[in-house]
Formats: sequence, structure tokens, C-alpha cells
Amino acid sequence: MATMQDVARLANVSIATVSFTVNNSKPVSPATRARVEAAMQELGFRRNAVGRALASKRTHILALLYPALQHRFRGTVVNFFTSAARTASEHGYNLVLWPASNDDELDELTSTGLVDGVLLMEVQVEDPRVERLQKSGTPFALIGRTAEPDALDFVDIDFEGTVAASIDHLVELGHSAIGLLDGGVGSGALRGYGPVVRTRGAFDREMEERGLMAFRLSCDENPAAGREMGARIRDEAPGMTALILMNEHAAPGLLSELRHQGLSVPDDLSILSIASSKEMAAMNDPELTVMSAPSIELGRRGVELLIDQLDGGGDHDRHALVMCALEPGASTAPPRAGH
Amino acid sequence: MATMQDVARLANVSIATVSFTVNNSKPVSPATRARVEAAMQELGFRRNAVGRALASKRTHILALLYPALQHRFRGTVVNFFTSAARTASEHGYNLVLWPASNDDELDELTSTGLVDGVLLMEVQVEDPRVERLQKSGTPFALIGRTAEPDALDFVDIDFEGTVAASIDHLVELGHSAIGLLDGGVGSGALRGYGPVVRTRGAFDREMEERGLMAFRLSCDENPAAGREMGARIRDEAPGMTALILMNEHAAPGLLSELRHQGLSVPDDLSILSIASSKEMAAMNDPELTVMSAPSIELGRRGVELLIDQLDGGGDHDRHALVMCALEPGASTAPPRAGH
DNA sequence: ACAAATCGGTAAAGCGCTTAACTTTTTTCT
DNA sequence: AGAAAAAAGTTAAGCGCTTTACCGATTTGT
Repeated sequence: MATMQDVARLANVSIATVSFTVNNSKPVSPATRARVEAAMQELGFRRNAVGRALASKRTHILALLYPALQHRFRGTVVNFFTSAARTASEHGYNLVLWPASNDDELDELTSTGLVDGVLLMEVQVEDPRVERLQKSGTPFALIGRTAEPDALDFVDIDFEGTVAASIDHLVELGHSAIGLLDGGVGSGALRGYGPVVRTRGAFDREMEERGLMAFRLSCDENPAAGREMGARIRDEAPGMTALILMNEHAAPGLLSELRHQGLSVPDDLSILSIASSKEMAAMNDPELTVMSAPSIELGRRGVELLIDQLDGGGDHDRHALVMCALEPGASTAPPRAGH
Repeated sequence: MATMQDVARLANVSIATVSFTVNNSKPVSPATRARVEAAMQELGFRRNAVGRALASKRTHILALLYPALQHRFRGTVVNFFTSAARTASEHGYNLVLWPASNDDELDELTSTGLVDGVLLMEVQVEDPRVERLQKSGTPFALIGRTAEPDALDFVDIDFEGTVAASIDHLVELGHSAIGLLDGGVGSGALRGYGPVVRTRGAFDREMEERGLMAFRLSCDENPAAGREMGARIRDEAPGMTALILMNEHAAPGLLSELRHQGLSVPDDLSILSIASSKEMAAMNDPELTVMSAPSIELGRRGVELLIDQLDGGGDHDRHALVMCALEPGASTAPPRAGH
């Protein structure tokens, strides 16, 4: 592979001039620029990223941290990843999905200088990784929020708004006894998955304020758990006519069990799946009405936040909350007459 | 961050000695080693990966190439990714998921010296990326096979074996009229997705040899297409009592439509999902019997192949074919009496 | 006992690039 | 016209590490 040295020799300029033309970091006369560019063309020159990184102390690599505990991709992660990568690339960065199972791997990642910044996904309400990142001095941004996120850069779904919009939708259809089925939070005091915690809070508040009848249900995030939940849902939530579902992986089991019981969705029970995706919704029968996660927007904003820190762009807002969008499906309808 | 220079100074040795101790690249006396290690400890030293990469011409980064055209993760990709990353880490490499939408991005990836090697996923039967990689001189290995893979390093699912085992399973249950429903191949002459091409070939051959009644069906990889297929499957495959399904995303639609028609799975039609995963299978009602893709094994072997090229390990076999494993479910059974 | 081999360590030359400081040439201003 | 300012290049010092060549001291062989 040709080096800058080769290009400089061929174009009869100094290596510095080559650097300046390549990076537009200092003005170069049109004539010289042309010679340099011709030489680069001829040699098929590409500047070596490692040399550049060492000299400039910037690798231009951004790591999207992938927690290995995770054993499935939520449908939305793909869009998120793709959008984040595209945005990074538009700013001259590479974004890669970097697996880090444990704290040691995180430390290794940040301390060996291989990445300029980190995007943290699946943030827990109390997330030890945040402190580690702060300590390491690596710029980072969160996808999600901790309990005290004010001092941090984050983008997140606007769960409060999404829950309110979900209830609006169901109330408009005529429902007044509405449940929330989520995936539960992990054990431990404040620990837990932000989305669930926030959604529960918003749901309780909103239902209370509106004086509606609320039910709170949880089951694990898999079809079998959904099935079990289906088996006892009438007992656990008598009179409930609509369900806000924040547990896309339980849906197939839940629906199948309801069907076996002879209950019709949406006639006997409306279901609105939130923070999921149209694709996941389409995997169900009937196809679910869904408030789809704004993954593309989240990916873009997350990367922008991070790059602003790195390149000191404008003084953007350091927090961004993005709403889910309602995607019509076949799982919500007015309650059966008589309810 | 402390550098080797700092460590050397503190331990009162030369920087070279530090390097030798860190890398075990030359014998160091126990006394010196202890001094160096103490110094490293005290300073919290981590060797800078960029400096190392520049000097050694090895970044120790492996890229798992993620094709952006892809708009969903097959369930198996997660396990694959995780297993590949773990294996890489065991050999002192980092494996990251690197998005490359187009050929330019691939060239950029290989020509800037940021990665030591590439793992190519979703390989097409005629895959232009292979030639590009060869031209670039970057070591690489395939997950999947091209039409002419003999000269290349690859791991792949043993589709021939998997199809044979699938037919075995169904024949044992008493079926003799068996169909294959796949996701179709892209347009163009030899172009197409290897798994589909190979599975079709194996299916045709195997059914012919055994003198069984074969049906060949295709539909797009989404639930809606599966639903449509369900609507006409009795017409397209009259008398078929069992279906080998290589299209996990069509399954929910297909099953739902069959149910609406009053057809029972497995009594009226057995379904065996192949090259899928237990998790995807569990999303269906009834839970599908599945030949699950050996993603963990594929990830491990793929990385090993690549690292063998890089570090000139033993002379492993350059090709690996791995079988899918039968995971019992509720979607296969003997055909209804009378068939 | 003396040369040869071994061992433990050091010095220094890069790897390919960026960038501050400097030189030379051209333009501008009064 | 002469000094000052601007423009276009160059020089050279690293960035943090690896690795070859080399050197002195100890061990080995005969």
C-alpha cells in the first residue's frame, strides 16, 4: 500500500503538503493540489488509519457497546445500529458494534485508546458502566437514561409521552379499564430497566389523573411466559378491556393462549404494543397495533450527541426525548358493547 | 494514561524490556519482570493499542461484515456474533460488527489498515465482495459459500445433511408427500442466497432418490407473504402432509392462515422449520419443531479459520460444514390416518 | 583455562501520519 | 518604493510501541 511518503515523492512536494491536501487542514494552491491528487490517484493511495490515529490521537472509531448478557436483538436494534452507523459515517467516523460482556472488557476498551467514544445501549436505571466510563475519561452518550441523567448526554424514548398517547388512543376508542403488561424489572433496589420503570410510573400517574381503572401486570420476555399470563389474565385483571403491552416477546404466547380460551383480540381485549416495531407487530395474529420505537431517530441523535462532544460542535441540547409513533394494526378496537 | 516510557522509567529498565515483559516476546529475568509488573500496577498501565498496531502492523481487530441491505437480524445472528467475539477474544483479538453498505465502504475498510481480517456473512452464491477482498489482500473467511468455494476458507451449515436429516425425521413419522417452502432466491442468473440454492438442490436430489412426492414452494420472508402462501398452499401442493420450512419469518403468517382455514398443525400438516432457532420457533403457535442453526459453532470455527490465516496456526482444514440439530417441538406428527 | 555459546538487557530505528514552527515568495498598504 | 502582511510550502519533532542489532556478563565445553 502506498504511503504519504510515496505520494509526496511522486508529486514532488513535502509529506506535510500531502497531509494538508488530504485533510483540507491548510490551504493548498490549486496547482499543487492537482499534482498531489494525481499522484494519489496513480498510486491508489488511502491514508493509513493507524498512522493517522497515532499522530492525531483520534481513531475515529465509535463503539456501540453491545451487552453480552443480551440474548436476543430487539427488533429495533437493527434500525438503530444502521442509522447510527450512517450518521457516524457522515461525520467521518466509523461506528461499530462492540461486544463487552463485563467490566473488564469495558475498561480494556476505553483504556487502550482504540475508540474515541462510546454509545451505551440498554442502560439500566442504576448502571455501573456509567461510572466506569466517567472514570475512564472516554466521551460517551447514553441510549436510555439512568436515574440521575441530568449531567449526562442521552437520547431516549419519551416513555411518558408515549404512554399518554397510548392511553389517549384507547380512551378514544371507548376504553376505561386499561392494563399495562411489562417485562418486569430485575431484582435489587433501584436497579432495573429504565423503560419499564418509567413506563410504569407514567402509566400509574396518567391513569390516576384521568380516573381510569388501571391494572398492572408483568411477565418474563418470552412467549411461554406470555402464554402463562394469558391463562390467568382474566383473573388478574377482571373487567379489563384494553392492554398496553410493553413486552414484544411475550406477545405470541399471550395471543395464542387468549385464542385457545376463545377470547377475541381486539373484540374481547384490545392490545396496543408499545416501544416495539412494525415488523415485530406483523409477526402476530392479529397483527398488532403498535407504538413503534423511533430507532432511526435515536441512532442519529445518539451519534450526534457523541460527536458534538468529540468535535465540540454547536451547543446542542444534551438531552433528547423522542416519541413512539402509532402504527395502526388490527389489535385495537372499541370494547364490546356491554362493557 | 501511562505509557511504556513511564513504566520503563519507574522500573528503571529500558522501554524494550517493558515491551518484552508485556508481550512475553523475549525472556526476562524474574527479578526484572517483577519490577516491571510492579511499575505497571502502580501506574495502571495499559499498552496503547494504536501505537502497538502501528509498530507491529497488526491492529488485532477482526471485522464481522454486516451488510446494510439486511433489514432484520435472523435470530441466529446474535449467538453467532457473541460466539465469534468470544473466540476472537480468547486469541487476543477484538471482533466487532462492522457495517459496510456498499463496495466503497468495503474497500475503505480493507485499505485503511484498520482491521487485520474480515469475516463475511450472508454470502451470496456469486458474491462480488469476495473478489474485492481477494484483490485487497485482506485475510478473510466466509460464513457461507460461493459457487466455487474450494480455494476459500469457509464455514457453513451442512444444508445437504440437514435436509437429509429433516426428511428422515418426517419419513420416520410416516410422511411421504413432503414440501419445501423457502424464501426464494434473488433475481439474476447464478446470483442468490447460498442456503436456499443448496437446500433446494439437496431437497430435490434426496426426494428423487427416495422416490417420495416432492413439492417446491417459495414466498418472501415476512408474515404477510406467509399468510398468502397459506391461502393457496392446498392448491399448490395437493396431498402434501409435511412441510420443510426454510423461511422463519413467514411462519407466523402461514400458521395463522392455516388456522383460519381450520387446518391443524401438525395433524393436517406437519411443519419442520430448518436453519432457524429455538427462540424463533417458540414465537409460533404451535411451537415449531426446528432444526436449529449451529450458530455458536459457526462463529467459533469462522474466527478460528481467520486467525489461523493471520497467525499461521496449524494447518486446519480450510472448510467446515456443521449440521443443524433437531429440537423437538409441537409442529410435527404422523400424518392423519387416511393419507 | 580460554574460546564459544548463552543469557539478560539496551540502544535506536522505524511504523505512517499530524502539526507547530519556520522559510520563502507574493501581495498589499501607505 | 519599502515595510508589513498574507499565502504556500517545508522541516522536523513527535505519537506509543515493536523489533533488530548489539553489548557485557555469566555459563559451558573441552
